[in-house]
Amino acid sequence: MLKTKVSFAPSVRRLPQYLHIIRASLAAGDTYISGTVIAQELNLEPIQVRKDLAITGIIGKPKKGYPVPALVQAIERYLGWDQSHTALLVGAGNLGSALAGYPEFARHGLNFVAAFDTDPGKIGKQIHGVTIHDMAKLGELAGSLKACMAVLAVPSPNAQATADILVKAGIRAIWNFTNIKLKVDPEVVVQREDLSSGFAILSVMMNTRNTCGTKPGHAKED
Amino acid sequence: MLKTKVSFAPSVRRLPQYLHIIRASLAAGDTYISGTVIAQELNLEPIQVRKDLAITGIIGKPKKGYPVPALVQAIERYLGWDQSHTALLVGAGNLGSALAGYPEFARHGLNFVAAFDTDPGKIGKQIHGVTIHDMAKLGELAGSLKACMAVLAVPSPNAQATADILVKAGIRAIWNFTNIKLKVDPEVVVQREDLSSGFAILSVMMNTRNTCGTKPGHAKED
DNA sequence: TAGATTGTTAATCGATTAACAATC
DNA sequence: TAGATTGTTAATCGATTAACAATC
Repeated sequence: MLKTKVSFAPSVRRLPQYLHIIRASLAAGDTYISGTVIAQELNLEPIQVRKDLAITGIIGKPKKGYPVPALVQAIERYLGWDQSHTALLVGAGNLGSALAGYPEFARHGLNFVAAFDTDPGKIGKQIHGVTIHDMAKLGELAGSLKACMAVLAVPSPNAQATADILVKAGIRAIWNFTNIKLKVDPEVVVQREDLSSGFAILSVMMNTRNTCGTKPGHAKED
Repeated sequence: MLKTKVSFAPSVRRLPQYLHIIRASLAAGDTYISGTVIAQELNLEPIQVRKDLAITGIIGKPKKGYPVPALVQAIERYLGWDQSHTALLVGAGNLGSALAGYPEFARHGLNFVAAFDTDPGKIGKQIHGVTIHDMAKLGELAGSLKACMAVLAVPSPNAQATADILVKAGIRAIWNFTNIKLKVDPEVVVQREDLSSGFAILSVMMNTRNTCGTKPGHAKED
């Protein structure tokens, strides 16, 4: 896997949050929204919002702010959320189902064309309008479906083997929800979503501030 | 919400990944593991692994590495994963069910004592051994259950109102899976898990490298 | 012993924040 | 006009990486 670090990764991660607020502003009929307002809403510094928005190419007006419809478009375009991407759902368990059914992703161009699972009880059924196929047929079907990306939500022990099949079938982007660091062809883009890392942050915050005081005197740092 | 930024947040986020590898090493019967090996496995710099592990207080041996069982303990202790935390699952949809059933979280001390949902078809049933209660009873039950934290996986429009109830009921830590920035008492610790941000990174990587070439000539940066 | 690996101290890199002139 | 807000340029801050002596 190539070191495809996104330049400005922290900024890119904040853009969806801005988008959410700006869309609400659009729905409310506003024509302009200022970085100051967005910052207030998200507890950020106004300068940070302005810097982040600048990478999308949007140009604001002093005193007024940013034109709302153009700003929505600029963010969506920068993120590539203005175009559709066909995707496979690989692993149709609870997590996979939740992702496939998340309406926000559909709005961001994530278009599931097929799902795969090993559970015979699921094969043939549908989740959120997507048919579940036998995982054994992943290899042969993936190619003909012409999907470019896959959401990987299988049990961790199967992650690497499944990824291998996906790559062999021509998948070029994997959104990886397993806790396995995948070893794939350098051409393939992988984004790993590590839920444990978020829980680690929460745990340390709880520890530090003795939020759920079970461990007396363990509060480290200040 | 207080600005409870975890010092060393990036390091803390990597610790669970290390832990995963080190546990495998423990299971394999190794007595020592070097930072070099861990780094190789995760495609990181050895110096970064050493720096990260240092914050847990572990002390390694030159030439050998870190004592495996002590290292596992040190990380778990630093993260607070060596103790149990009673938690409420609020919102028993697909995502909530996935989280409650994720065995890794149970191993990290996340102990669900009750779930809540508005769906009458779910109330009274169980998911992963946890009884689902009527969301309307959240306020009265939360207090008596003495849970200290809550996993919030309700539809976004209900997020703030539900959080208010939780805080009023004494919950002091919220793991927030909605895309709403919660406004809560400064005492309360909130960790927001934003799936869209990960998808934004993946999208930009795909764009940049023309992975799923739909937009000719849009590859920005190099 | 020789050499791999640690932990420390310093250098680099990138992201955030500050300052401020430009402007609608 | 007056003042809020932008975009730019510079300063600060923190995280990553490099260098290297210590050591088992």
